[in-house]
Amino acid sequence: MSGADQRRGVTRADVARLAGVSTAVVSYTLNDGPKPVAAATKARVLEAVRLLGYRPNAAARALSTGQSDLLALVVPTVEQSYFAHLAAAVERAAAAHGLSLIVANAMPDRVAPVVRGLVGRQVRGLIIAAEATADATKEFLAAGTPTVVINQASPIGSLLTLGPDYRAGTMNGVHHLIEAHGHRRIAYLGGDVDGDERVRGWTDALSAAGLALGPALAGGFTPADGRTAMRALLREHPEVTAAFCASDQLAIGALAALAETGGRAPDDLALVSFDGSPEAEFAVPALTTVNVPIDAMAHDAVTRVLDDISAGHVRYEAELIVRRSCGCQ
Amino acid sequence: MSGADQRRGVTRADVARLAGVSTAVVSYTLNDGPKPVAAATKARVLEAVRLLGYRPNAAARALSTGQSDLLALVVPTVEQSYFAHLAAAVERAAAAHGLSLIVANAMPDRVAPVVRGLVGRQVRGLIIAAEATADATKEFLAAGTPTVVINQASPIGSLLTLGPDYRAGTMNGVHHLIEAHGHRRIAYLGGDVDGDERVRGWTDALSAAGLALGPALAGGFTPADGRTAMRALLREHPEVTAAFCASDQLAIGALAALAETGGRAPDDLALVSFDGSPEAEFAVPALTTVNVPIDAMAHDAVTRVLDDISAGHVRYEAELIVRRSCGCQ
DNA sequence: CTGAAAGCGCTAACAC
DNA sequence: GTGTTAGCGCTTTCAG
Repeated sequence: MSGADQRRGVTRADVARLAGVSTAVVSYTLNDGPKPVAAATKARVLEAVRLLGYRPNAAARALSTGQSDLLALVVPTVEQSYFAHLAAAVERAAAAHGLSLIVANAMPDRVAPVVRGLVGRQVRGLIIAAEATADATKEFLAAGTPTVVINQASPIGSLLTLGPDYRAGTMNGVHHLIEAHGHRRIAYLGGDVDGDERVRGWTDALSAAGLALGPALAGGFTPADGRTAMRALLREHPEVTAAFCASDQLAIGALAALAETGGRAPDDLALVSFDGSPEAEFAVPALTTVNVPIDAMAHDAVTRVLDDISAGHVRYEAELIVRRSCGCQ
Repeated sequence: MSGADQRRGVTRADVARLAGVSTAVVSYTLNDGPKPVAAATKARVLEAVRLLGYRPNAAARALSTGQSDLLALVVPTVEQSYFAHLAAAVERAAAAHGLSLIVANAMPDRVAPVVRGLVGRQVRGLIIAAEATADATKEFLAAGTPTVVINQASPIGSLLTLGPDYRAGTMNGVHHLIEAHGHRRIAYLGGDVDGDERVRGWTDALSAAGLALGPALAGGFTPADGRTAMRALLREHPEVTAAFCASDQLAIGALAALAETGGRAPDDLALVSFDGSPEAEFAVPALTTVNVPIDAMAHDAVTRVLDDISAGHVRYEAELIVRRSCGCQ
């Protein structure tokens, strides 16, 4: 035996027998092609399918066609709110095309092996929201699996990339802090401090206004990171009156740290953050945040991957959603 | 042609040829069995694999063995923080077994079709954190796919179920509000008001203390729902001094609504919520919350599904994490 | 419009 | 220890 499934499978042969047709006809009717089937025959087949409770075997189909109906998304951790929302958005976009989504978590050093496993699974396309390491890139290029790298500030080689305009978005936020609220000492909190386009946006906005760079405190993107950063900021840079946070979650942690000292935003420190997540609206005070159009990005990522567009970069505008943490209202 | 992949595939035959062995030996070495392979031969095969950049075809393997290395998780929406954390936890548990995770979103009316698609994909197991409708149950039972229904308060028929002790957990929380802080008018916010074991826990704790039931305001579990519920509570039930929230996210929305009126927790209204999510720690004030041991549940769900344990119920204790929103400290 | 049959790439008996 | 080979269930070409 060749390792057949214990769970007895109803196969298309059973259906064909019951319907009194050949297996080919069963395929034709189930797939609406590539050959036409007479209405009466079709009805008989469908009836047989129903009677038998037949369920097509996706693995067999994938083997035969060389394609699965699986899309894969690689993120650092779904745990982080931003990626959770991204996963939800991609899942919706995938479902709209009749595809299922595999969500894989991979920190930088695991991206290559994870991608390797995924392409072996014959996924229809790959959406990488984690770090596109050189090794990982090699994997999907070698396999020829259509791939899009997202959350990318700018093109990478000849890959298909897509992402918000981190720099301009951040500039909007910092600019608002300067022009609308008159801040002169504006810190940057979180994320990698070098290489991040948000940092560049912050730097540029400050320079354009002729202001000195406030302190930039590196860290991650989580609430815990935000708390740490804010504690340090409060301790070491009392002259700062406003801060730009690399993520909404970070800002939420920063708010918590501020509260520890009895401080409040925006009075004691004005805050603008990045992401435009739903959570931002429910922070106290509600966060003014640079919105990333996640749904549009997810939608485009999926359609592009399916169209197998192999290169280019799409940049999305990131607009400021003004709420209370910056001092407005 | 049979629909072969455009992307030229290196197959085990190529590897076998290069290594000068048979395809069976390639399988044996790659799978570590079922037959032994001489060390030298194994090395040659592995070398050939490397040279060719060979990647096993998962679909072929799945077809042959009748098993994939896919696990599926069905949730209402990954978007909701609780499910995002659950997905992350399940993904980790699955990865520990070398399996990938398909995350499918399905509202109640879509659960059955989604499950049907998943079992057709030969998933190794199914973890249902969405509503296990009768139709959906029929699907996985018919296919014989090992399934566990989680977030379940109590056993359902002869299915394998698992979940926190919603009732006892909630009782802990309400009890704390009564005993430690002397509240007498305690509301219940969010979720379905009937059928939810949390509501029963709230009712029971109040009754046990000889207190009248405070108002119970139904709704969902999101921050927006919490805001709505809290606004109504403030408007219609000024006598209430404390509230139990069905989820942490709900409590976060409730906190925002409280702040709108200039109120603060715990002074104006004490809050205890349910979930024990990481976010609870960063709310202002930090939320006292009933902890759901998500990692343990995810771990057990995965191992049980893989062991194909077909029935029974596992209940997890939900302990109170005491922070500031209840009035402590 | 329908049917027969040749694979898709891999597994695992069953020989040797 | 290694090789042969018959499937797994589906798609699709090629004949009718």
